[in-house]
Amino acid sequence: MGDAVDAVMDAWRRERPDVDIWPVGVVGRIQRLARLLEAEIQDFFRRYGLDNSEADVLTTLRRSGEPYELTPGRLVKASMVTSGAITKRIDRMVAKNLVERVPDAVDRRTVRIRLTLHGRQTIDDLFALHIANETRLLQALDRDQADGLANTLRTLLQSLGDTSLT
Amino acid sequence: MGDAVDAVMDAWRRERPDVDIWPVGVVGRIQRLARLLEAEIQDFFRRYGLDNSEADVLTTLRRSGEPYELTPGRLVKASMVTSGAITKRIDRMVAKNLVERVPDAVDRRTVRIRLTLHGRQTIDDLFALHIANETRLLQALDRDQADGLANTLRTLLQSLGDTSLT
DNA sequence: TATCGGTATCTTACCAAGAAGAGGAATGAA
DNA sequence: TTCATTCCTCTTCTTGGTAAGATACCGATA
Repeated sequence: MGDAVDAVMDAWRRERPDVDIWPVGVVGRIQRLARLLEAEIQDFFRRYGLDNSEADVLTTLRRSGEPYELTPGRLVKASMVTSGAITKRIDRMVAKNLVERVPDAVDRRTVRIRLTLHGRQTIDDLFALHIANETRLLQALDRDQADGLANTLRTLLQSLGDTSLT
Repeated sequence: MGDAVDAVMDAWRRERPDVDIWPVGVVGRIQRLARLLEAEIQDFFRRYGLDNSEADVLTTLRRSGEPYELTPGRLVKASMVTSGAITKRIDRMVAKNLVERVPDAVDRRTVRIRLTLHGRQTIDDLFALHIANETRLLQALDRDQADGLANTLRTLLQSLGDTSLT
């Protein structure tokens, strides 16, 4: 009848009836869903020789528009990982010819990370399929439910300070 | 006005107007929220000398009820990490005197992971505070919104096969 | 204009944690 | 007894975090 989180909540109500554990129903489900969705999306990209971290960088660069290049600092802000992790991601992706490092003529502290033609083609070929896959993962929701869910989640994100990528 | 995911979606509508990217509004927000919430919860437990992985094991054992012991296999199912990760978690927690390994007289392949008195007291002392912290993280939602959110997320989880922990 | 301290940006080195998969002991069924 | 299965552990690999380092820029001051 219920999901895994219902089982967790039932156990807590038995063991700690003194605590109202309603937040678990939200926080626990968000965390479990994030893991399940990430695993599914990982499976999808792996079929095409990519992993989530690479897809993350490719999509961020692609949606930034021409000329498909951003500094590592911008990638850090978009990715929710640290600068050291981004440096290593870029190293791996350069080795796979997905991106290239281009010196910045104006500010020599920075580098521009640019999609290669191969990287551009890879993400452009995959993007519609990726969205179709996410659509499949959400097929249990009708459009109204999905909209309501997105709105409630936006409220939560904003309250936690997740206002912008810049 | 919007959150970070709105910015992502705007960019995609500009760059790939041929693709209806509505699922991003749900999947992207679940993933960002999971990271933000995990970081907040990590901060909370770190103040008391624990990390998320330890708190995960402590809460799983505690809510299982007397005598507060489970096999590593059960912990694997509850935790969404691999068996090797659980072995290492237990090693660390034994070193911190939070749990102990108790041989199983019936089936000598298995071990019972049991809360020590210190582990039991640690999680019992922290649990109400932990729930209060989660309540704070969700304070942007009123109770109806939270209930609706939990229900929609349950629908999603069940559709993805997350039916039980056993 | 030259210089100096502070700041910004990326990279590097080291460490912690989990994934993947092999290994080994114990169980149970034929 | 034998052999497949179950269960935990161990080893190796990958990834990310942390913190320090290197280089470049900038602004104030003389």
